[in-house]
Amino acid sequence: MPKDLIPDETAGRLFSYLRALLCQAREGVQTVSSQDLAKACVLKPSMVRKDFSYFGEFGTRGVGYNVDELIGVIRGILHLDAPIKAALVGVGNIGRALLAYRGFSEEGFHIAAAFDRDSRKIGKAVKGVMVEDIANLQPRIKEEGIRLGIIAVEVSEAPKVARRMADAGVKALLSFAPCNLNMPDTVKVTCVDLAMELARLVYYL
Amino acid sequence: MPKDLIPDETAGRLFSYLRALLCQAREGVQTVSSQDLAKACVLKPSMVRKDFSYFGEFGTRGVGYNVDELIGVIRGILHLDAPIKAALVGVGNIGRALLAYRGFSEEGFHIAAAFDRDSRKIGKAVKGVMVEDIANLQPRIKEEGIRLGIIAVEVSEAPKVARRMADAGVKALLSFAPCNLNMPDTVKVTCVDLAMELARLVYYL
DNA sequence: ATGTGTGAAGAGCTTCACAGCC
DNA sequence: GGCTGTGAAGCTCTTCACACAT
Repeated sequence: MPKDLIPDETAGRLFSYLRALLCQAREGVQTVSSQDLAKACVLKPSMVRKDFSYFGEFGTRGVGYNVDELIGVIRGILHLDAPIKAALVGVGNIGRALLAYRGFSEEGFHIAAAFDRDSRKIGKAVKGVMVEDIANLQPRIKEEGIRLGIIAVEVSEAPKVARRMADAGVKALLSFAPCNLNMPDTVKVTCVDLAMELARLVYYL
Repeated sequence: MPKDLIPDETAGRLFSYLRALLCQAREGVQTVSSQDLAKACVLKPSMVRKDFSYFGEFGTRGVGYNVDELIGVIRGILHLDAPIKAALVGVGNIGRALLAYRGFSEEGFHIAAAFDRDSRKIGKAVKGVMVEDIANLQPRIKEEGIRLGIIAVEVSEAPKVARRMADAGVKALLSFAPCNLNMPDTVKVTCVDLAMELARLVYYL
């Protein structure tokens, strides 16, 4: 299925469908209709059906979709069927929370290396991951072949850290610093700005 | 400016513009062009200009936009000019990180109450906020008139907590539990699913 | 009866291109 | 020369409505 013929919005919604389906699976539900999924994702049923239709026919008329099967299909489309290593920079409050977060391993993500510049943190393990000196960032990332980076440092440090990670070969960055990282187009950046998420909610209040 | 005549996408991008502008302001930049903003937000300059045009004329031809002025205008549009109280439920790893997060206060958000069910946490202050017994959730939320809730509890507890907050009068929820909260349309929900954010990055890799 | 799959119609958003202003 | 503001064109996404399957 050629990625460029699929609407961006459709690809984006696939993540919502997956989350909703995982939630249903956890509760033991075996079959869902496009209506069920639509309700969970705040969409119209026809939207759900159209989205799936770009990839094939996964449902049974008169019945609906098999939850486990659909999870497998979507995971395949989104390339979530193989484990992925990530590097974390910044073992402060957010960094620690990320290291403890069980949701990552459930989707096949694994923080393979963690870095900080604080010598009091370096050399100690946090949630089973050894905190390394940020000076070793580039060799370690190359060594591990890591292409996914997570930035949980102060705003003032974030652009610098991003540049070093990009230089080491990281191709995608998830940043918790609410600022512009000024990366080239070859590096995909997502900024999780928690204050803006709250602001968004308030706007639609 | 009637909210329903403004494209949803435009409203959504306003938050990106604001973040980019705050970042520029921090660096001392006084003027930006639609091109500058477009680059920071990965958009076309004409998009930026069209978006602003829904609300008025804020720029100077041949010059660009005044950063501080534009920040003020956008804050006004997004109702970010008055402080807003929020209630946090779940003082685990994520909850702690949120209590320590400085970005909230910078945008006028204030966690006015924090709750947990663990008696070892209740009665102790975390980052200046007293952790209260979750049993007091409803009276305290009503007392404070809080309309914004943050859920940082386990997936298994999240729907229950959401329902209690909604019953107490909360109108918007930011949840870090990757699950469906099954709220009525009267409550706006945003789910920050960190694993899905990483997955999104991997897809566009 | 119930629910999927889909071409066609409809709605909405983005981009263009240029007038207007500094 | 440089940049904003905007109607109109162009495009993409969403919804409809119904054939089809169980």
